[in-house]
Amino acid sequence: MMDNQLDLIFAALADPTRREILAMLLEDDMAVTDVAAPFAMSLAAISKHLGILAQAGLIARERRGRVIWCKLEPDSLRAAFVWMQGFGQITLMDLEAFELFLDSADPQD
Amino acid sequence: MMDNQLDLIFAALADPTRREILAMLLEDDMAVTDVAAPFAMSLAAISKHLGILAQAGLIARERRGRVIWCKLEPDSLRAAFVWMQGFGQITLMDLEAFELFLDSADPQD
DNA sequence: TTGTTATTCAACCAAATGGTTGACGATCCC
DNA sequence: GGGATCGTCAACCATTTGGTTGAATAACAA
Repeated sequence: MMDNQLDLIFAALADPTRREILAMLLEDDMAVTDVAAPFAMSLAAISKHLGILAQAGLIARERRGRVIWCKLEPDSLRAAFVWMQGFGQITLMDLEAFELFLDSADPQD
Repeated sequence: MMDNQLDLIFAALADPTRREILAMLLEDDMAVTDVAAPFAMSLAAISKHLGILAQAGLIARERRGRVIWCKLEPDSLRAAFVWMQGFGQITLMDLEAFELFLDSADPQD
């Protein structure tokens, strides 16, 4: 996949589980076990997802004692964000799009 | 992959060939054959890429005679764009990010 | 009609992805 | 030390992805 940063970022964002993890981390930093809790899949699977997010630079992980804390690293989203801005026709804060977003990306709560 | 629109859009954007196609179409509408020309891969492969972009709603294809014209459909990027805006820390037009973008996504010209 | 150009379809292939389970390494607590 | 907890690693599996080639379809041109 040529593995430039943009590839990694978009690929990471293409999975709904990973987007939901990002949304959770947006609220607060979390331990891996707590990230995994709401998902119907193994801890190992979540650990892999976190690895993919980390490699894309979207999150950082830091061990503190037994617990590994995950936190959002939103700077890395900028590259992708700016790439999209190239498509000039996009008007920011388009309300229609925002509704589409709420509709389709709606997290569990 | 659960196939909601956001999945399709981000997955479509995760491939450098497809991003380059989008960048080309940003300049002007193009026939499939002309889209394929600069790439070192078969026409069939490009046709598949165009199919993926179309399914994500990022482009539209319209047959006119023998030729199928591809054109950008930038509205569909909005959903993804807005999703990213959720990560509030992102400041628009961050120059550092823009340079990163130029660096890593640099199209042919 | 016959041929040429434009594009897709179908079958195939290797590699990547997203999941599983079970073993392992670290850390804390007693 | 011994045991529980936190997280990753390794091996495996099914499915998807990104490419190939060759045949099929569609539209024009002679």
